[in-house]
Amino acid sequence: MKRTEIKTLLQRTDYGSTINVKGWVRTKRSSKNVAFIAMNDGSTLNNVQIVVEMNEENDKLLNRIHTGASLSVDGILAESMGSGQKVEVQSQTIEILGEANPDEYPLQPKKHSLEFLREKAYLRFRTSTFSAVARVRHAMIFAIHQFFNDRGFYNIHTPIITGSDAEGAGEMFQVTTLDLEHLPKNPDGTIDYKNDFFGKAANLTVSGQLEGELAALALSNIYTFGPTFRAENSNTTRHLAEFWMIEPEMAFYDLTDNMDLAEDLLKYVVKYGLDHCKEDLEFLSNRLQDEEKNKKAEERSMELIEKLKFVLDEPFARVTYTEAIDILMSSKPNKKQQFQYVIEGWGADLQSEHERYLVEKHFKRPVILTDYPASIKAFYMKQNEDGKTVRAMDILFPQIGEIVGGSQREESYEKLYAKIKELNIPESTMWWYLDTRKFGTVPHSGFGLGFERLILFMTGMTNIRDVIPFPRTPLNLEF
RNA sequence: GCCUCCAUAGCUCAGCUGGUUAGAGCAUCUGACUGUUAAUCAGAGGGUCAUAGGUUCAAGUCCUGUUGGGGGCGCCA
Repeated sequence: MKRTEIKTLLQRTDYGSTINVKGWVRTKRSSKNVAFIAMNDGSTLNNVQIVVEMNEENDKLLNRIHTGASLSVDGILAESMGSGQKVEVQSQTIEILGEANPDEYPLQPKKHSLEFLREKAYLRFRTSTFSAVARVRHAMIFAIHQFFNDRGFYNIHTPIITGSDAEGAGEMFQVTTLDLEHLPKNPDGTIDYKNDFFGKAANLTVSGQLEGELAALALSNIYTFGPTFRAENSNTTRHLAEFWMIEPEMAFYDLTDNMDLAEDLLKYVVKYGLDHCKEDLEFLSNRLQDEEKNKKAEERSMELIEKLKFVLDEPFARVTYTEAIDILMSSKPNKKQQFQYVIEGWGADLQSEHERYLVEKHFKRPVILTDYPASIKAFYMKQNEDGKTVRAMDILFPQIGEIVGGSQREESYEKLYAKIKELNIPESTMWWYLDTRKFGTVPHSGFGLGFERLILFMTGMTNIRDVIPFPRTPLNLEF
């Protein structure tokens, strides 16, 4: 018999039909005459209830069925007598596909801590929380592609291995086939890469932006959506060594066009999630409220779905760095020296406590900060006429901080060249990037959206290691 | 990388200022229960209190190292 997915099964009303359903046991409850098995196959958050009439044969079978076992059940679709569900399956034949020894299987029909599940990451898909996150994550991936496709953007696969060692976005993971025990050396003691796979030093990409720009300067509107690698020793709830990033790059866009696109994108995907992942989001909302029930009322986060709708309804606040500094300088925590880093004046780099103040206390909505001092931003950003700021924009979200970082790019060859010289970036690795400003340069803009940070916001999870199936962080590469 | 906190049964945790055979709930096993909803009720098994030292008449409890983990900060997406 052909298997019916639980998601489909639960919507059917053709009671009396013979069906087959397969999945993994979440709980088993038995009494004298009847037993109930809650089974899940991941097609939906909800379980299907399998009703088993007790007799000698089923009694033996049920003794082998525990949480985690996989079953194939043939039975009759029935309207449920119980109150917890509309439909259930009256089992006729139960085949145990795989047992799960309860002495060894780590998951139980109860709440586990996220820390415990993180150490059992190979099994955590089997929990409601992680399967819900996985489904939401998928929906968001799909929504992102749909958003760009609908607007005529082309998806570009930028390289994962790069020969450029000056992308400037962070420490890189080196890629080599050289024997690390016996590295070939040049006469001056440096490593001789001539016999390495590419004949030169190679790294994993920290950003697809520079290559994305090359594509945008021909196709107009492109986006990348790929893995990104940063070898930073970052130990926080919002950093990963391997993460996924969306990087659109648009020819003929100025900074305002760029901000408009980023705000539209974020609102579109949040709306898509609300429309397509209602059950999972409701579950995640309850999970979050349950987790925070012991916190003081003022420390609890806004209810998840309310928070997501709030982002849709409100235009993001848009302020320049200079305005933000003024707000912070005259803020209570700055005057009373409650900030760990008190803002002394223009030019200060904003710490996360300042960003949180702006988003959570002052504006109480997402904030786009623009026109940062050139000294604290990347070399490729377009220089403003004031000579001291660049056309950068960061989007700050409550709780997670920076979710988008972008800018209008410097399209003037002379200005870009001078900047590269000023920062001692080797011209030999950047010549092709500079060339785009020599041949038909145009104003253009782009940004990077941290996908996992978006999923944090969307799911109400608080640690980025719980929104990617297999997190890579310093000293953590178990699964 | 810096700062902080934590480690007691398979899981979640209690164990007050060091003081007799280390507790609970869930899970497991046994039994009860005519349909349950992480079912309920009764009983059983299960711990060299992360690890190595030290202080003390006495250490789960105090001190030090090690390992594992949480949180905050920095770097940023």
